Amino acid sequence: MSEENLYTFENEQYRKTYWHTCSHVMAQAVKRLWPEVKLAIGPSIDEGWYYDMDAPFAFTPEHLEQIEAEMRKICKEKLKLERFELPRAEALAFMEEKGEPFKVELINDLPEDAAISFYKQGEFTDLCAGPHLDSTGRIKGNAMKLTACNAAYWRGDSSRETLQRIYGIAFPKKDELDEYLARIEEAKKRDHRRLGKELGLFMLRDEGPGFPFFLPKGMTLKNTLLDYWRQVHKKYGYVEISTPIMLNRQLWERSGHWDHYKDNMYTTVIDDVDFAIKPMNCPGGMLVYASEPHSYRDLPLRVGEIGLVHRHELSGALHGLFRVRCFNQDDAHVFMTRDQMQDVIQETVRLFDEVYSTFGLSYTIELSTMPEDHIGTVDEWERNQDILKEAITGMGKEFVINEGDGAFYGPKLDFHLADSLGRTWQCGTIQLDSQLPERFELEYTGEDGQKHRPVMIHRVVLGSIERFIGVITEHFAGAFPAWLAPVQVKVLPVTDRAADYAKEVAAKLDELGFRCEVDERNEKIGKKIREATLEKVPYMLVVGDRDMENGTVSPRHRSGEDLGAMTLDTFAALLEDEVKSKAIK
RNA sequence: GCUGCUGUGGCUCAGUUGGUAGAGCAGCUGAUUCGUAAUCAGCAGGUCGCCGGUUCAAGUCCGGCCAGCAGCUCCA
Repeated sequence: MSEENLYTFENEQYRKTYWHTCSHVMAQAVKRLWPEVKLAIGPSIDEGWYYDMDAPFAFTPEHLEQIEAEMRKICKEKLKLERFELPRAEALAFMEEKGEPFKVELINDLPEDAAISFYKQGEFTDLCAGPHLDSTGRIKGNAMKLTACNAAYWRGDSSRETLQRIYGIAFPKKDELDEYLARIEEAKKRDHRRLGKELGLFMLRDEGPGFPFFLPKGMTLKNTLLDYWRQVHKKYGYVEISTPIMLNRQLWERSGHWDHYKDNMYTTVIDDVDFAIKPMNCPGGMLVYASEPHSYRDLPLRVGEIGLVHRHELSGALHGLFRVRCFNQDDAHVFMTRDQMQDVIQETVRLFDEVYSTFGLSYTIELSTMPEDHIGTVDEWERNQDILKEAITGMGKEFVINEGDGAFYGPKLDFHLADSLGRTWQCGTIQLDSQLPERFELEYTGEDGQKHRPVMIHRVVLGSIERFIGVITEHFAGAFPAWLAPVQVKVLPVTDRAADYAKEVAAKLDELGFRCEVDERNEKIGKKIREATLEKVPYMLVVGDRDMENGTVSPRHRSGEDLGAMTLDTFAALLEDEVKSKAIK
């Protein structure tokens, strides 16, 4: 790479350095305006930076504008950033004197032998490891914006102080900032909560916060998705079961959920016995497995379940279909011998690949390791973590480690899909579990005639059907591929004269298995087209006098493309191809 | 759950320094029958999230609760 390129935004390191310096400029501006504000931490992030602070008042958008103005001044002042180090005692004294309790705490937590570095720009000095730009003059003042102010816990700990976090973004040129802001605006238009309402997919009501209602169109989408899911799983050798939504406390104690997950479970009492509504499907699946003897010849045994689970999530965590309190998991448990683990995991990843690519979705994989609250031995955990690692690297795939984020019963591979704003949502997961088979004393008879304990994976591809619908709604901006679209064809008669013909056309398409509607309203064709387009129906069939005379239909794609007059058979064949191939267009 | 903000007819929003509510779209009725992104007219629709307080008077001010939004924490 040439030297020049090191100083462009293409270079991630430079970009982050730039934003990190912005965060210092922001902190300096805040301290100039309100010296009483206490500073916590201010790193660069994937898009921009933030700084956490403790202020005796709440920052408003007006405050942010004031800060921005002061930041521009600081940029114009072209202050040099100078690094220096202090011995621990002096560093502490320095920050104590400045009245920065958070900085003092940070220094106290640094390792004994750590070099404690500071960056100074004009009158402002911050504890910081760096690196930084050499001057505040490098920052383009008019291509910088403070985007939000929100709450954040000091050190990410919900039992500690709530600080105010100010977010900012900056670019080398004003155009790029405008482009970035326009992209954010555009992404908001894809928000599944907005589209879900506009397209009549689902709704949420005060009467059931976090409990979504599916409307007719959303239900069609959901059912189509499940039809596809069943088809794929059949191909991969799965059988399907359904287990009860509510089971007694004893079962949840046995599975470990009562001890480890009770706060998230809805419970009730029936005939003086405690019951819990299932937050997960596994215990029911265990009972099904244990209900009959198994041979090694049956393994791996792949058992799927579209299971409705309920979890009491914190009210503040709810978010459209992305985070709800009741949802359907496309769950499955695969029971196997130890020797089969590698193969089963890889086969599962192949299934995931097939499903995600059908939707044109990309993903990143995280390996989540042993959490503090866990069951099973450290040894067992490490062994299982290694198996997951080997399986995934054996397929030439990359992953990042998510330390301590495993399920309480085992490590897992998490598949994260991105939404329209670049936030990622965990959808698929493969969880390796040798604990539950133990707790439920699952067995199979081996080749040797002896009883053995199987191991199992818990896995979901779509994750939550609800969340997945949210993700694809944003991914497709509501314009679902023809195979998924709740309404695939809308027949639009030009005048009342063509209404009967339109109904005939629709009836034929319906008979062929397509989802079809007729817009019989006494409106002009332009309006019908406009509204069908806004509804994102893949195909509109315009039918008028000419079509009646010639026995044709005139299809128009929602993209605006006019396909010209053709026979209904021709159109039906086209659509059938598109649906069968699950084409994305 | 925490911090901040928001809550007006089905939807999107307007309502000035407190004086008992408006628009567009959707809906209904009528006219219009018009070939590729909005035809015209009329009608109807709201205890301004809920509860309480201040006031002669509250959608507008204050308090509590509920829900939503942004983020944090948590998570599929």
